[in-house]
Amino acid sequence: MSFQPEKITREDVLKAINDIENGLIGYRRSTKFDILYRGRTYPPKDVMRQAYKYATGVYEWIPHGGEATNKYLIALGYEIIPKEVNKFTWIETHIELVDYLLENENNQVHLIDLLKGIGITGFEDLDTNDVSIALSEIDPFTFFCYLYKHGPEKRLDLLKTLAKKLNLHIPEDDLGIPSANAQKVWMFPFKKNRRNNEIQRLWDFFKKAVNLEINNEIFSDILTITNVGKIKITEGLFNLNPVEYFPLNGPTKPYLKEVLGIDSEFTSFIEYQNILERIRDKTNKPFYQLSYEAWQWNDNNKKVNYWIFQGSPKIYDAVTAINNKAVSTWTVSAQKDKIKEGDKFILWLTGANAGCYALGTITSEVAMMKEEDVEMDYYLSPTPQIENNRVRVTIDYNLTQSPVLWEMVKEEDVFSDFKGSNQGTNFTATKEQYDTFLDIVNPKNNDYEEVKKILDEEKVTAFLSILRNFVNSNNIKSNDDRISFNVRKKQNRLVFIIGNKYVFAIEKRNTKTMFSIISKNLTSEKHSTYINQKGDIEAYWN
DNA sequence: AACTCCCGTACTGCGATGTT
DNA sequence: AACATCGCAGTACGGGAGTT
Repeated sequence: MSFQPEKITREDVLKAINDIENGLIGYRRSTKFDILYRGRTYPPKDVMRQAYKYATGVYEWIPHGGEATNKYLIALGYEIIPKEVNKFTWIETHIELVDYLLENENNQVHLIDLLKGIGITGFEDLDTNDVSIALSEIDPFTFFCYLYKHGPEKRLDLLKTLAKKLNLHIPEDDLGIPSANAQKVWMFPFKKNRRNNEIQRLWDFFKKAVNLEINNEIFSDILTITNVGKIKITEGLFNLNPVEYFPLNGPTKPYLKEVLGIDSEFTSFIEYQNILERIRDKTNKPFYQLSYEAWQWNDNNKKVNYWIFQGSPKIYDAVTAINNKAVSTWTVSAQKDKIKEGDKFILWLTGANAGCYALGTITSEVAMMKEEDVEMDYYLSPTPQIENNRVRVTIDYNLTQSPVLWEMVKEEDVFSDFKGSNQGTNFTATKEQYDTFLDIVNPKNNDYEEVKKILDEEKVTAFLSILRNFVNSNNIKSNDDRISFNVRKKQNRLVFIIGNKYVFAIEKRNTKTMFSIISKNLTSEKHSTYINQKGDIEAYWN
């Protein structure tokens, strides 16, 4: 019989996946690609071999791996992903560490010594007399918490050191692993309050969790232990199996709600499992990746940040570089851990003509990299092309033809704390500051600029400076609801209004730009009057 | 509560630029 | 030419936030 892969249906593949899931057929880990289905990954060739059996009765799969096999799966609507290289490498470490922990359940002092041995502290217990004693027992969840009570770099270092010591897979990242609150590392109370086999119950729970045998009863039992919260226990479950369990914690809950539309409130293990199933219904992404994305989304990506990237025209000819589209990276020397992909920046050049010369978007995370060769051409003096912390950027608006100079904006309130022209390369900026530049470049409402162009330039400048003076000397805030600034496009008129009276106005009639002002005293022959209730003249419109 | 890290502010010194 | 001022892909340091 000839090879008939077209007979395989989507259903056959699904049955094959279920067979792997239920341990009915053996399989080997794939090398380059996986089928991604409901957050779990499966080896394409092994799945297809079994699917082919369902379709034709013959247990075989002839095509090579990679594209040759993947095309059939893609045609059937399955998602194929390349193996992530260097990402989530800690999972392998965790899997092996879980085995190691299980072997050492009765060797808890040794586990504590291991942690102490790699430089972790905080092992003081309190006995019944409130005397400080060395901790002499530990559960596996707390073991993980000790590793992850540290900051982002130290905790990975610790995991690596531990992996080396125990001969486990050496991790290269810790993406998506929840952090433990350093003030609440223990999953059990002090010895003086340990009365009910707390540590042993945690070990039993751990073993059941490894075998996916948790039920409502043992779940609610474990929650009765002091210092075990349901959030924390979901993090612990995730640590021991990041494919089957998902942490419902600070970062993930708002992410689930706002990105996937899943409400993550739960009180029992069944409800927890239901949430996990809902996540799988919504996305194929594995739990560990979701945990990482949730953390990213929360920590950074939730809101775009705005930055000033500064350069000196004495050192670097950024103007020509921008015009030649040669700017593709920028140095990051401050705010390294806050600047991130998707943020916006104001490109600020210092010197006599200090100002905003471009607006752009950051397109990579901060990383050690060299400048592109083309970028090097714009240094005014020879500069070595060394590696430093940089981000990739794109220029969205090139303002080099008409830069927004400091002179033009320094009076504005939003720029009172503007950090451009300070010494340094990267500063924080506000959305308002960025938007001000954006509005000048790309005005949403052009009426103001258009009317301004029609009016006599000198008079407009005078008008605006009088107005600014007035606003400043009377300390008028832009949100003061007694005032408004109107643009009357049809009349070519700009007006500043207080209450319901024109106070300053400038407009063009026929060919003349006219300037009007309200005053107590008569200042012009051409005028009209304002009369109060008694009929007296209160003010003049000159 | 002590420690670490990093940002933001205040400041120095000096070459570049401007003024007389 | 001599003097004055400006401004720095500067540095030093205090203090807030985070960590332990």
